[in-house]
Amino acid sequence: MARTQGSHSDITGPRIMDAALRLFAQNGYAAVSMRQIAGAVGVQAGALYNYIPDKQTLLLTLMQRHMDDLLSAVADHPRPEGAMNRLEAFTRFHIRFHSERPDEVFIAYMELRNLNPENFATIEGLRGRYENMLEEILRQGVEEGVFAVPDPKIATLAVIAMLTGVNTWYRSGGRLSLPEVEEIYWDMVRKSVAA
Amino acid sequence: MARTQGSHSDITGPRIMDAALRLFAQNGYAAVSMRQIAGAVGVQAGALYNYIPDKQTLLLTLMQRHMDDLLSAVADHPRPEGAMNRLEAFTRFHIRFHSERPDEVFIAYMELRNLNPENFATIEGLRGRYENMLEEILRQGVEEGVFAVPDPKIATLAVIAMLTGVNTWYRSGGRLSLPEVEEIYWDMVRKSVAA
DNA sequence: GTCTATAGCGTGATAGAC
DNA sequence: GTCTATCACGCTATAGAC
Repeated sequence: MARTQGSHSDITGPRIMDAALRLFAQNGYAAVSMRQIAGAVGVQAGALYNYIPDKQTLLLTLMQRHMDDLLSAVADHPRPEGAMNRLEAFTRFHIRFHSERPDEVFIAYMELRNLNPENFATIEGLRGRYENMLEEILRQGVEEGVFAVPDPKIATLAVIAMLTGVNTWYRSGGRLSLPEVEEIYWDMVRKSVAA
Repeated sequence: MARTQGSHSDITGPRIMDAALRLFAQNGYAAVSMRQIAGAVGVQAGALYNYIPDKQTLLLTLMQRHMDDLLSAVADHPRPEGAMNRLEAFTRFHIRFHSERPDEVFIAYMELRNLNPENFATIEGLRGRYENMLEEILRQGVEEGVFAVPDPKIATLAVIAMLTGVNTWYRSGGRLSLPEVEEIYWDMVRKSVAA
């Protein structure tokens, strides 16, 4: 341990991202110093700048990676027939995906204020694309006559807020298993938009 | 303008609280300096300490005041007969109360990390009392047979997450009026827990 | 009650040795 | 690629004049 010189370590880059992710989620972007991140990785603060241009870009990269992962995963997810089946697939996907990445989700919601305007617009654009997928499902269900929502845009935000709320209390190994959580929330989502 | 000496201003205390509230909500507790707060009030940073012992207590006071207001308001609210009517009253109350205080709500949710452990426990205790009111309504509805929720505790958190989500998009003067918003959300809440 | 000044420390980022 | 050292500045909080 306690290396003092030389490039004895590869994969420092990913370790920086991991440490920043964890520390930002725990203490908040503004409250975490570059020295803290460096300490968690086991290097001096100056060494971080071999991998990232600055702190702001580090935050943006973490958020962007999360949103890209989300959009890739939802695109890869099977897309069943019928709005009801699609809504169920979306609900279960959302809960599972988000419960597996509590730190990323926390940062993506809580640290938007700390993005500069350009970076904020980037992330909000990605989030909008995800929300539009649910909105499309709801509109399809209204057309099919299986859903009754007076305002699909608002219903989208309501459902996503409810589902993302799982992350505020769910802990792996707690009272409820993830399949049980999925079941409870799917029951509520289904009924909330039902015709 | 530009006073330089003397106690030419009363009500500096409340103005400090207002400025801190607005700045914390906009930029985050950790990102806001005492100098910024003082500047918004129109005094020097040192003068703040005539009114508050330190920055941490300032944050706690803002949160505590919000939670006390919330609990007082919900206690004063009419309590109709029957779980269905009580749930409707709670839903409309929650939306209205929270939409009127976007900054307080934002801080109360986002800045929990920046409370020290003792202060965190205080605020979480107050929040728990509020959540318990909704949980009681849901349990009553299950007994009455008007609601079907497999887990009242989780359903409570799901409903509150959905309702508090209004604050992320609702703006006074926007596309939807507050009564319209209430109507849309009450429709979804009612159905989500329906038997 | 507010001011100025400052103590004591931490910040993000950079330069140059190795 | 990491180190040490440092720049230039900002931070919270306090002391003492007025």
